[in-house]
Amino acid sequence: MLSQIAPSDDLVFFRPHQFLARENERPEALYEILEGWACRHRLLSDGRRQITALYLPGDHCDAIWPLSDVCRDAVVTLTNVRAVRRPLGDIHTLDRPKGMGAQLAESIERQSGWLVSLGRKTAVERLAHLLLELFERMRRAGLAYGQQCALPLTQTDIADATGLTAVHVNRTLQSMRAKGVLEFHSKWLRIPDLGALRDLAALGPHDQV
Amino acid sequence: MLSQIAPSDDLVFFRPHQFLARENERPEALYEILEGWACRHRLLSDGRRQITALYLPGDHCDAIWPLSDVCRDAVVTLTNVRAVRRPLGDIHTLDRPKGMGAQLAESIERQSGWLVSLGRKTAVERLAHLLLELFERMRRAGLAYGQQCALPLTQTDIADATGLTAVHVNRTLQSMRAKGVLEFHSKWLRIPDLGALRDLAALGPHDQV
DNA sequence: GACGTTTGAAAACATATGTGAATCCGAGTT
DNA sequence: AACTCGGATTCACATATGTTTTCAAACGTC
Repeated sequence: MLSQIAPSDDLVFFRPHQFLARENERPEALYEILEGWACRHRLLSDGRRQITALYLPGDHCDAIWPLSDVCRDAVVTLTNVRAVRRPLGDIHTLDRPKGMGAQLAESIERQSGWLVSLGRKTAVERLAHLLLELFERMRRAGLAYGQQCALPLTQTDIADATGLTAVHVNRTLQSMRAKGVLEFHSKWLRIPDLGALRDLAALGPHDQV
Repeated sequence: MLSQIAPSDDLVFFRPHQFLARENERPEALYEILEGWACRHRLLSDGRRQITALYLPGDHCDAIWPLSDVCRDAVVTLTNVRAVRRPLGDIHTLDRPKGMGAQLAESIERQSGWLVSLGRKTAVERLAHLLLELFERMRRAGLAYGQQCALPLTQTDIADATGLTAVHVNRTLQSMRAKGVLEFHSKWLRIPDLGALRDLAALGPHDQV
């Protein structure tokens, strides 16, 4: 799973809310997350915030960089993070880490899915979609246990990812809990019935999460 | 501007609402639009529709394909379209059309901008953002005349791109017209004051449109 | 173990945007 | 000129979601 380590690579640690990249600066390194979560986001001048991607263990922050000269979005850790740091010069000139092309494609497709979610889905559908996606990604990373996984996001983070307010995320999660389609407390998610949640997410039969 | 034409390339024509690619099928060709507009979109089972990208003259539909085996989104023409068709086999094995890497990067960044728009912006901000973006792209393609350009979208198309309803798009455009920040009728857009519209769009100083 | 800070929960209220239906208008077509 | 037909417009009304505030529980830190 982990890409090969080159001599110039470094094992690095971050605390929550540290920047891996700042808006409108040239990215100088690519990080492969080993442990912890991070996100890509943009801020509007009045403080409104939209998370544009979430990074879980195994993900590259940001796979898109090798294509671009300047970061449009900032990348920030959400938890403690342990990662491999690869200077970007190498990325441009040398081989890319294995599997990064696939990860780039996945990340782009996921972004389309988020566009549909933010543009056309209700609060319940957005939350079902996001939580399902995160659970599936954790499962593929080998970090799910049965129907449960860690989910170290605050309700504010979830709101900023789904385009809702924290208050409404709280309301909606409550009602979903009441209906028994999910359990979520102290950063731990349990999905009793994957199929039921999938229906709530308004996903097509072919939609990858 | 136009990429080089190879022997296997074809000049092709489409009428409005024809498919360049269908959901969940393998794309077999890449199209470079010479004239006309197209879009990428997804449909939910109940008919809700979200446009995930717009293609103007000079754009490749879809620059993302070479990365991916299956189309997640359908690509549909919005007007009459004249395009160059390039079989995708060539794309994978041969050189990519010049400038496509840059176009891919641009397209990905634009998608982040749309996420912010759909997730966090008001109707006025979304419309200002979209119209500004389209005007700028038309200008860069050499298709703007002074402060005007063609904009062959219906209000329903605009609604499906901005995540609003057609009725609300209409309402909001009216109010913007009344304020004098734009003129838009019979598929023709005029922006008297770029700066004013940019302010309305809630774009940061560095945001590319 | 006490403190301050962050997060989750709740309630009352405000509003931007959606819904459904009718009408109007302009461009083609016969 | 009379007919269509898709799109634009308008209206009255509904509601999902946002706003503001308050409080309590959980958490990290010294």
